[in-house]
Amino acid sequence: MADKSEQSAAASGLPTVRTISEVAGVSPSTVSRALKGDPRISEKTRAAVAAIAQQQGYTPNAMARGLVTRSSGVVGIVLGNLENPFYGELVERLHSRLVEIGKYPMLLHIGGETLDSEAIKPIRQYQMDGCIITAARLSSRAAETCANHRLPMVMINRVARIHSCTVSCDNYAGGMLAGELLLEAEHRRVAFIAGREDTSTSEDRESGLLCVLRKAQLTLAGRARGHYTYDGGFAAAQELLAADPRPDAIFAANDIMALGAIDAIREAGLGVPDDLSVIGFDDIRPTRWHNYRLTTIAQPVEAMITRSIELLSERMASPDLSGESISIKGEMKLRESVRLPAGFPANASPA
Amino acid sequence: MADKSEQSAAASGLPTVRTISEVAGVSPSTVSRALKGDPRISEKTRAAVAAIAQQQGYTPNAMARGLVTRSSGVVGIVLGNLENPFYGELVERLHSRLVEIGKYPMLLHIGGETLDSEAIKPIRQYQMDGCIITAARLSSRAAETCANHRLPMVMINRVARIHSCTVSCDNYAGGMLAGELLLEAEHRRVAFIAGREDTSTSEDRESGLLCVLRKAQLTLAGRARGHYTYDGGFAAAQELLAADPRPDAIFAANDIMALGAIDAIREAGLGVPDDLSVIGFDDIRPTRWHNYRLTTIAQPVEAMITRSIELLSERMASPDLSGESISIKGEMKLRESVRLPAGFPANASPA
DNA sequence: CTGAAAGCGCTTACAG
DNA sequence: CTGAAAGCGCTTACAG
Repeated sequence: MADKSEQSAAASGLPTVRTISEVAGVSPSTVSRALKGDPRISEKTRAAVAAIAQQQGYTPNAMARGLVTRSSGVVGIVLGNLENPFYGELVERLHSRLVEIGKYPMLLHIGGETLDSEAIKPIRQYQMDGCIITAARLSSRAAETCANHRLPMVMINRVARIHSCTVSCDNYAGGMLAGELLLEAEHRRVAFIAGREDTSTSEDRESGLLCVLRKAQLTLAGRARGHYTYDGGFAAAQELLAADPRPDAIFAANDIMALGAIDAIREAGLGVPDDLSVIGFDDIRPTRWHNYRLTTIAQPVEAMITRSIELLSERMASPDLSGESISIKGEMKLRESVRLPAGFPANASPA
Repeated sequence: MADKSEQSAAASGLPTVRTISEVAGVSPSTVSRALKGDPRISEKTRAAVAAIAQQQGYTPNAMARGLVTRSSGVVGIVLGNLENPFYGELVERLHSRLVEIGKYPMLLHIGGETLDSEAIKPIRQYQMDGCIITAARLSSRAAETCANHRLPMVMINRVARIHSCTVSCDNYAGGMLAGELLLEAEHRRVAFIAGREDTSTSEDRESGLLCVLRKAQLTLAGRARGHYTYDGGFAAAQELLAADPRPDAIFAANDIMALGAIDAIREAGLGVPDDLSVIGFDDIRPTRWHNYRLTTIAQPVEAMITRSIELLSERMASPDLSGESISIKGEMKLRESVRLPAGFPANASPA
């Protein structure tokens, strides 16, 4: 059911710049220029070419174009473990913003592991224009390779090893926010559930908390590791609850661990926030589920994505720009998992 | 810090087939053939070429190769709404299986909407080798375009409009499984929470349930729409609970709605499974959270992915193979959200 | 067993 | 304002 207007098509059966040029009676160069709006082409031929291209259903071959322009139009993305809904939300928005700037995302890797040289091979194979990395690190060899190629690269929520840009939530300030809320709620025995030990995000959130506690002459009432998973958070809370005296509040380095902690607390016959307050970090969807109503520090996802795209775009235009680190403040979301002091300031953000 | 072995590189600075050929003292054709293990090349030169390529850090340019072979090595994927963890799990495995067969996934779209011609443009631009679609449909024009191009395409959990392959969970049988369990548990007033109205998955699951009820001379004790979301499930359950007499069991067309339903039931001061049993579909992670322990029909994700990759691979090799539909039975996961009859068969799968 | 030539579908100096 | 030519980095008949 081939359209008869497609008769002079290439071997592939699809119209090419040559097909168009023949129909239009101009050279391929002119077609190419007309299609990209080169000002040197007369409005008349531009319109004619455009019309024919449209009518033939012409779509430029990105590989052929990329081969000569050295810009493939593809941007690599590596995602954290999708068990954490945070990354799902992130990639969804990342995708649309990338498409808006005419780039297409190719999935390089999913899961939090460190990327070796093998994993980043497609970057060179496909001559990617750039790369966005969330929640993963590059092996030093891989990082070096990217640096040598001056690959524009932005890491979200991870500190860059070299040369690249970083956009993150201000984790330290977020940790302070959490600590301050807990103290205002008159908690004195605050415990912390850490994420993966090797991540700066967890460390920074903890440091922020510690700073606030220190100012109040307090120390951590407990600390356990939750590996950034629900099960980890559950187990960590159980461990924390075994202490005597037990903590009266728990700050988890991310929401999903906080959810696990809440379930562990309840399974132990205790109430949230009556017996213990719990606060998380991220503001993922399940945080709003009626059973949890978790108070948390929301990561400014929208802003983080916007900045990431900006940094990336700038560097795709000028690869020699130097690395930049941007940190954006998170926002407290007051829900019901933290016992609130009477007359607490009403800057509470509705769920 | 350029490696001195890279001195004879192309304009891009990267070694090309020509670089290698010069160093090896053979023709580019020979390099090309040696690298892909063409049997006509002597073992000696093959080894020599391989060594040099390795030492130069050579990676073939996929665009150049794709241009001539007409196989880009990229496979498009479109994902459902990532708010539902089911798709996160799916894409994670899909990605690794694709990489295993030497294909790289490019993200075409995320979210359940119908795809128009614009959305699938990258398929042609990048001359994709195939496409995997989950939880979305193509507009008829888009479907026609794909069909005309003989694009190998497999839809997961959606019925194909034309020409393509489909892999799905046996939703009808799954619905029956759910119904049978509920009846064995001596429920007589079973209500259903539908997903999006326009999806065959929800319809089929409902039909399976209805079939079982009918055999037992029963009809649906209630029906509401939950749009496949937590909030939708929550609201739907509230609606269902308002009926008098109220249902004694709820089957939700997916897990995330079932979770919402459980929370609504509890918020109404009722117990699960003491006052109402709840059963879901999918077996997503939060289903195992201690607060829920949701009994559900697990989609056979592993098998579905395996079959999808097979169907796709076959069609990438022989584009003229006809469309095929594969349906795989799901498996009951007995947890604690359904009241069990005394002495219930012990084929219970541990969580 | 290997090489020279042509070509995939574009773009881009270079001419005019 | 437009065209002819060269070339991006590969592969693949076609020769030998």
